[in-house]
Amino acid sequence: MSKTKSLSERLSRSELQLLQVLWKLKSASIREIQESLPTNRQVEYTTVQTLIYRLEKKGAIRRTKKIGNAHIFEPLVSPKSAVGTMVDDLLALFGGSAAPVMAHMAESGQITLEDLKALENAIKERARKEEES
Amino acid sequence: MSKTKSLSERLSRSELQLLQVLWKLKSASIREIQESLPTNRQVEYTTVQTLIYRLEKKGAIRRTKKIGNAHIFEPLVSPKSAVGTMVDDLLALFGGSAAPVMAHMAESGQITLEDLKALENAIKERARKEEES
DNA sequence: TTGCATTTACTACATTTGTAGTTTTTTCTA
DNA sequence: TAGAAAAAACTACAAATGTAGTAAATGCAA
Repeated sequence: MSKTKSLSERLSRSELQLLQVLWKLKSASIREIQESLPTNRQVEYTTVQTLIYRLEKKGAIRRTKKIGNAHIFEPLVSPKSAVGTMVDDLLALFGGSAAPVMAHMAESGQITLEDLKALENAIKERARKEEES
Repeated sequence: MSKTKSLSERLSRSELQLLQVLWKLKSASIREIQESLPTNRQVEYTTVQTLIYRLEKKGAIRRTKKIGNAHIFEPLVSPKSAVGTMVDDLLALFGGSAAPVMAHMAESGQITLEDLKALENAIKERARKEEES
């Protein structure tokens, strides 16, 4: 089902930030990634380079081709799978119960009623599938 | 409103794990904390000690009294506020949208319909309060 | 085709994190 | 009250992380 490999090694915050940029760009050179960094996260070219290399070594991205003398990189892990890992991680710290996490999101207004409706359907769907299997 | 200080410094994974134990115990010595560690997380006494000291320096816990020759520690940050920080952090990485996070929790079966009901009420309540203010 | 601009490849280094050893102090208890 | 047991205090150190500098290679434009 899932095409994107899940990583053995943990990604650091900075690495995740770069990865996020690459998810947006789909495919990009180090220079492009650097220039797409949010203004509050500007760092030197070689800093981006190091992080990108580390992401590559960790198997989170790979170089696909070369344009001019620049390598082009692409993500190997999807946002979906990354978010999954992180959420599981977060939940593990709190005994695996999602309630407090959701409560916070609700309180701080990051969840809309529409989100909830969608979720409700997802859960019911899952229940139904389990039923019939 | 909120009584627990929010920290300036970030807590590491290990630190959070210890903090979680302390949340459970409410108040404990280093030895007690060490002995309450999950079996898969057993480490030496002095390791726990170092982490506890770091938590203290970061303002996440404090020593409240002494029993025998052992200091007793208590949390200064609540699970609630810690979870909040971590969730905000996580969300920031994904453009602040909670949907993918919740989607994952729904898919992996960590959310129950009861959780959702509670959330729905919380959100409606919040909306109502905003209305009248 | 040569020199310049751009990249890559490699190296460096301070800080944080994970883990634990050693020394000193404090308390009990015989 | 002296010595043992426990804890505190201090020190250590490797690995990971955040950040960037330097040197070597590459490709383009004149």
